[in-house]
Order: sequence, then C-alpha cells, then structure tokens
Amino acid sequence: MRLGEDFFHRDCLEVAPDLVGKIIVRILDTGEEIRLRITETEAYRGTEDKACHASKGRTPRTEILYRESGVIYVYLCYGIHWLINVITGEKEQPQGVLIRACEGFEGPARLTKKLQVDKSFNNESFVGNRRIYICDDGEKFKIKTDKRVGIDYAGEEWAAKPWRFILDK
DNA sequence: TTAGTGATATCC
DNA sequence: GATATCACTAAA
Repeated sequence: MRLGEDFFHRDCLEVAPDLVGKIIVRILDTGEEIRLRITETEAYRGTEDKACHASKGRTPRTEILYRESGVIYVYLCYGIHWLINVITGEKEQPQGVLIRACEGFEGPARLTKKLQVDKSFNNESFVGNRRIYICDDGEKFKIKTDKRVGIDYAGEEWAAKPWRFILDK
C-alpha cells in the first residue's frame, strides 16, 4: 500500500521509526523500477533542534522544511552528495526525516546515487508522485535507536538525542 | 587519513 | 566579491 499524506502528517519522531522497514520505490525515466527497503532514518525537529537546517532561521534553502508533509527535501552535501529528506508534521513547522540507508545501500549519498535522485526532486512530494514514492508492504520489524551521526557541530545536547532509527534484524 | 566537490550563509 | 562550513564517500 502506498503511503499518503496522512502518514507523513505526524511528528517526525513518530514518522521516522515508522518509515523504517517501508519500501521506497523509484521509477526511472527508462521505465525501470527500483524497490528498496528503508533500513535507517533520522529525525530533524524544528528550530530548537540545532542539528536541523532550519534552526538558523528561514532561508531560501530551508524554506522547503516549512512546507506540508510529504514534500521531498533534497540538498547537496560536501559538494558531491545528494541527501534526501521527507517533510513531516504541520505546515509552517520545520521538521523532517532524513532517509539514511536502504537494504544493500548503506549511507545517504549511496542511496541517492542508486536511486538517481538529485536536486530536480527538491520541492516535489512523495504524495502523488509518479517517479518516486514509498510503500508499506505490511511487514513489521523491530526498530532500534541510536544517536544521530555527523552533527557534532550541533553540540552535545543535540548530538546525543536518540533520534536515529535503525532496522533491527 | 585525506582528497574531492559545490551550494549556502556570512562576512567584508 | 570572498571565504568558511558542511546531515559524505571512496581510495589509500
């Protein structure tokens, strides 16, 4: 079953663990279909979260985070890597979930490379999109949590939050 | 361990 | 206009 707007329209701390174990589907321009199970996500929650891009204020780049749930936020990291996020929660509230890894493709940039996602997906939505969407195949998994990674700059308080969700095999 | 890479924000 | 920063990866 394909996930709709109501799935994303919750707090990112609820959506992030729920997204683990779901299937991300990407239809290439060639018609080829790629299906991958999501194995790792991270939650980024509002202006108070120093690790969230929107914590420094609303800018043209972080504008996406304020949009409605289901919207795709893609941005370039270290000049080479595309990272993909999905917006969650209420409109005008900057929060989202970073999709870090899928089965067989651990690492946020390896994922987007495999799925051929780049900035042309930025500002689109998982809801009603025919190139990329997320499915629930009904399977349930055990989830474990951990600290987020790569955000030491946000300070100990935020770097220590257990807002990383990993599929527990 | 380090090079590679470029958009963004922040400082002149 | 210039520079510093960055939610990473692959090669060594």
